[in-house]
Amino acid sequence: MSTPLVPAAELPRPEGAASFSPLYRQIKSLLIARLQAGEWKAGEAIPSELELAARFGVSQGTVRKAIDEMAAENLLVRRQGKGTFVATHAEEKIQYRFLRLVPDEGSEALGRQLLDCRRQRAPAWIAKALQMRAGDAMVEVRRLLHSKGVPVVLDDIWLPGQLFKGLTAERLAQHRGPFYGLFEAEFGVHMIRAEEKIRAVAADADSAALLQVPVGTPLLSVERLSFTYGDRPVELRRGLYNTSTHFYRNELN
Amino acid sequence: MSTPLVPAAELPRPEGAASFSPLYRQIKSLLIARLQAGEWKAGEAIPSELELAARFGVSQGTVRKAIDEMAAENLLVRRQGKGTFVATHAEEKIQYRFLRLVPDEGSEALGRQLLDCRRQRAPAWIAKALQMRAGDAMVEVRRLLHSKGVPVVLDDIWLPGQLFKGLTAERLAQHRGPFYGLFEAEFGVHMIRAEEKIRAVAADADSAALLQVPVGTPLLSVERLSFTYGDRPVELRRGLYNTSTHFYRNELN
DNA sequence: AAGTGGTCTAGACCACTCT
DNA sequence: GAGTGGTCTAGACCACTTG
Repeated sequence: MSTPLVPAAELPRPEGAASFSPLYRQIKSLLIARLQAGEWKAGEAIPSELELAARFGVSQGTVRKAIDEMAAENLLVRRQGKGTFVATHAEEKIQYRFLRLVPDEGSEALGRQLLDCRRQRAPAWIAKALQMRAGDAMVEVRRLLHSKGVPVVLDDIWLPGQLFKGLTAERLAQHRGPFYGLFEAEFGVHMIRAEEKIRAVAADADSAALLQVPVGTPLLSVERLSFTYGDRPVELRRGLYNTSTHFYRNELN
Repeated sequence: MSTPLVPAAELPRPEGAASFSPLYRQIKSLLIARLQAGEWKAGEAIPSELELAARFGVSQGTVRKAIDEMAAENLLVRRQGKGTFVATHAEEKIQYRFLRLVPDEGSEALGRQLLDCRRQRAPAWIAKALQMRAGDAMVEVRRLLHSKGVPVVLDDIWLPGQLFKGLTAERLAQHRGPFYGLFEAEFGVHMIRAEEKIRAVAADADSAALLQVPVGTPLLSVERLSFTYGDRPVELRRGLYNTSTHFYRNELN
């Protein structure tokens, strides 16, 4: 181990320096680094608390606290009696973890229709959001989500070409379940957090046609930037939601 | 104490009954009940962990875990060296805790303009949301929020008349800071959680005039139901946001 | 210096899952 | 029964705030 673990109390504290991390946070960082390195894949179990405690030379309680935080951040999932597992978007049976769209009535699953998938050069504004250089390779995906046959969401998705090398329309079309499950399994990219900017906009000719609404219809514009470990942005997405039969649900705390 | 605390292990477990709470959750419930009873007011300190532990006859660690959860839910705020305090909307200097509206540029404070405040009888749909009976007393408030002199948000707010007895236009107009601060201080009503339903809608004549936009302009409709302790709904609010210079920011985890 | 929350330990025992 | 996470305890010491 290149960076030996030390209790916060024994850490050097230069005058005016930023405060140092307690032990459990150091362990959390080590665990995140291992997740990032792909040591354990999505859905797999990580070692038990006792084993990790022994490995790191700390008490079980300290490991517990590290894992507690990671579970609270949805990086890990604890299952009593079974173990602790790497969180995944693939098995969320209820719904897509990041999709806040709810039907006014009922709860039917959404149908998907892939419209387009091609590799492009990133324009400046996308490159900036994804922390790439303008002109870098980028994958662009366009798709529709249907509810009872009626189009409800038009998504444009932009991904760094670098990370998603073998991504093709066929691959996307074959796949069942959320894209994020595919991204984890095929490309080792875990979406762990996202920021959304939401606005009301008027449907333009293009989106109106695809969503089968009159031009000018108010639509919810949801611009999502998704992050993987280490706060690295790895997906930009703009969804246009027809909110005549669905709404965006949010919880405030 | 009418309900003696017992470790989960010693609790009776009738066949097929719901699982019982661990000790720290029982303590959490007791603390919430005391908050609800107004034993400590918003912004005040609650007793120290050691004192609570002694009072409840448990270890400090158990009290800590109860408080940890409550802090995570924004019911309490811990301050090292000082104590643990009842969370409040009054002193949030940065911004209104439940308002997710962010300007595209800059970060100016929002100006407020009270349009109306009157007591009414609750129509059925509001009564239902607030778990009252149709026709029960209700306070209706209408106001605008401005950014740099331009109206950005039109809010309609409905409150149970029962809980907000002395609420008048004058009282609201005098008050500085978020309404929720006033509600805490004057009426002992703490908003601790809220659910929002968000849609894109077209401005009607009324709202278009007040927001100074053309009729038909896409607006963000934000319907918020706020809850106090014990998941009791105590406020319904519908905001219409002009998102031409601002957006609704959300974080997904 | 005293009092508060924050970290860390060690150990006991419980609840759940799988074999 | 063995192994996992979950609860609870008791005690030591640290970090921060206030008098």
